[in-house]
Amino acid sequence: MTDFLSPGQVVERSGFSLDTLRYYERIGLLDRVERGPGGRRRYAGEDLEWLGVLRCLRDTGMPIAQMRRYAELAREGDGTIAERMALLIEHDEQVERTVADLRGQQAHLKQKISWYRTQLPGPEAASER
Amino acid sequence: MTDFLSPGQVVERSGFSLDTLRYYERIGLLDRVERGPGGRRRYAGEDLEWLGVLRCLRDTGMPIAQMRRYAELAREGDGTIAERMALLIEHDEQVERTVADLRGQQAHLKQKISWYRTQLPGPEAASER
DNA sequence: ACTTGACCCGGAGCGGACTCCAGGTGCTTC
DNA sequence: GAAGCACCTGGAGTCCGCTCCGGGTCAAGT
Repeated sequence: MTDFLSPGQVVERSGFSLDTLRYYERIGLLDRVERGPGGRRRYAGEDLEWLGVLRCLRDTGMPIAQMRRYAELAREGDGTIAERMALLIEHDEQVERTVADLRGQQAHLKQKISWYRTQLPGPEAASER
Repeated sequence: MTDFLSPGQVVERSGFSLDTLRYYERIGLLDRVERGPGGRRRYAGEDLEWLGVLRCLRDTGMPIAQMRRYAELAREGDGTIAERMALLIEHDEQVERTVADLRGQQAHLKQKISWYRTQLPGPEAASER
């Protein structure tokens, strides 16, 4: 029956803080959330789903400005599907690059670590820092 | 003969901006760089190597505070090798987690993209946004 | 009747990592 | 000797993404 979620429940399920939820709403990342009597927000299931999308985008490093763009397109309806898809594809490529970079630098890191490892057991001296 | 690099050269080779180089020096990420006559900085080969390490750490998302800790340990000499190694290992694990998370969210992203793809060609209607 | 607790609002504040600025110095190059 | 250029300094400013604050409201519990 109670198809709505209280702010507290949304905090729990979305993992966003109350402040962040209000912030996202203010800046238009989230549609204006419905209010119950007393002015309290009541989030619909859709809202929660949308928050899942935001979490995905955010956690993959999409800047807020771009998320807003995406939200705006989504609000505009079915006519923007191609554009939204393009946006996500580009972002996916960005994520790909990020991961590749990370892996590259991580290789250096591991090298450094194994160099340290050679310095530890034996009592020999060394030069590098 | 000129074993030293000018600030401009270091910018070029390290990829850090002049301002960032000075900033890193100020906050102790970089040892006080030697000066030539006229007070200009002259970077040694070691400095450049160290900048390479910083780039690696930075690009893998290590916060500056931790880099400073690492720099401090490095300055303290060979006695801190184990600790430095531990720090890097922990960071490496952090990177691993980051990549895993990224991959996880990227999977959702790709799912979303392929959902959009189904919406494009056919003229059928749909419900999700 | 009163206290709690969950929420509301607008606006200020924060932490991180730079980046920019104004004014100054000193070597070349016309 | 004037102009350019690369560099110097300390300190202020910027951008991002929240996070906190003070004061207020409402409903439920004791």
